[in-house]
Amino acid sequence: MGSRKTVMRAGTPARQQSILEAALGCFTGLGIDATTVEDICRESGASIGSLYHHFGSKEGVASGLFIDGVKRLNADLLKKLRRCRSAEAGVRVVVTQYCDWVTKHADLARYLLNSRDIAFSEGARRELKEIHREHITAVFQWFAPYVAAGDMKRLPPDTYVPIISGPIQDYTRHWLAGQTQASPSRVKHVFADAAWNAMRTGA
Amino acid sequence: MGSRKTVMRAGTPARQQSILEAALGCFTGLGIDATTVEDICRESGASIGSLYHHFGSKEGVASGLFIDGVKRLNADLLKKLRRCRSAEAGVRVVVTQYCDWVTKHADLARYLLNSRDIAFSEGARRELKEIHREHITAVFQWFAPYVAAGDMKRLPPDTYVPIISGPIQDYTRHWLAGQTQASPSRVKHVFADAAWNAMRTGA
DNA sequence: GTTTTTACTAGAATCTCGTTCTAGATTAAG
DNA sequence: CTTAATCTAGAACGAGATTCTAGTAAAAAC
Repeated sequence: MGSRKTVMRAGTPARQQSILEAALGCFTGLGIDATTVEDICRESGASIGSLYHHFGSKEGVASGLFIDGVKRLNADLLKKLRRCRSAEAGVRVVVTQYCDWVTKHADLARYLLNSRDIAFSEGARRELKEIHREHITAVFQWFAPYVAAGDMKRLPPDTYVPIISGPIQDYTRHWLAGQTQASPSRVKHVFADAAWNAMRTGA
Repeated sequence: MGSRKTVMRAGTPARQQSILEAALGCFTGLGIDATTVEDICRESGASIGSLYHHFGSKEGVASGLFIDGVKRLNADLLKKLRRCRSAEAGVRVVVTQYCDWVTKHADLARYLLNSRDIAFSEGARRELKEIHREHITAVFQWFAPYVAAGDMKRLPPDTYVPIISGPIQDYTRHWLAGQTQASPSRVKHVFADAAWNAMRTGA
């Protein structure tokens, strides 16, 4: 695999961004399968050729949007987490921040929770796998000192994220799908309590 | 909305079942979008006309498979749950049974976890919503006596299922996607402990 | 500043499916 | 046996994803 130096032009990131934004709008309004690439072109102002030049396929647009969203979600979460100064605060902020993020970026969150990564290309899947691993690791490393100090349970590294944020994820997914009731912000403290009870040491 | 009496022929359920099984096989191997209805017909032995007669569309096959799977998952879970005789046993069995089910029906589980209902028709979505509501209610009713007796925390009804099974769901989803590591059966007790710690009353 | 290279834009043409349609086979009911 | 329905078949159609050829313009080379 020779190293090719592809130089990006000035206006390119803006164009790519406009395509991703248009895609999210169309996916949200029409559903993923029902939106045509022509829809995305019309909304973004890009031509068919341009879209295929930048993303290779409709699936390329979809996975680009997905990867972009996951990165932002993870980055925002880690930023908040790193400000915390106790195990309990960390656990609680993971839950509440997730809840706030989903509420604020509802359309993107719905897309992330509902679109299936199974349909993505091998390359996109690998990239997602890598992103997920990094995130899991970073979260675990933040908690590690508190685990060592005995403030939190010592568990397999891969189980921290699921235990802490699995419940709020499941709840918000149903909420975004319209299958539920109370806004997440009404119940986020219930989930924060539950997460801390699952993690804390002592009686 | 007249009541039409549609009489089903003898061989029909078998044919429908064969189509659903073929569809799951194709979806698993090729991905949902990449499988053509012709693929499904070839694998199942049905003709195009037959498939469209029974399911109306490719999406009809996909949602039929989804609804079928959710029903089986929920039914199997409730069956196990109703055998339990204590709050702790109930909470733990929800986690471990889910884990076992996913391991046993890996392909179907992967399909259920990755193909979210967003692409389904309005009717299918309504049916799924109803199924979800019934399941949530049934689970909550089983736990209600123990909540009343003070064995478990009193929480908003909609939060029991997410808190108990959210973490194991998240973990198994990543495992089925090949993003993880240890088989669920290795860690299911960790998740069962966590769920019970989140639910139990007292110190 | 001219040339050269290459990212990028454009949209018509192609080709792959999902779906529809018409015709006929098979089975239950009266 | 007749009738009326379910069910099977697969050719024909059309929508839309992708490819292809032809350019345009911005950066690098000199």
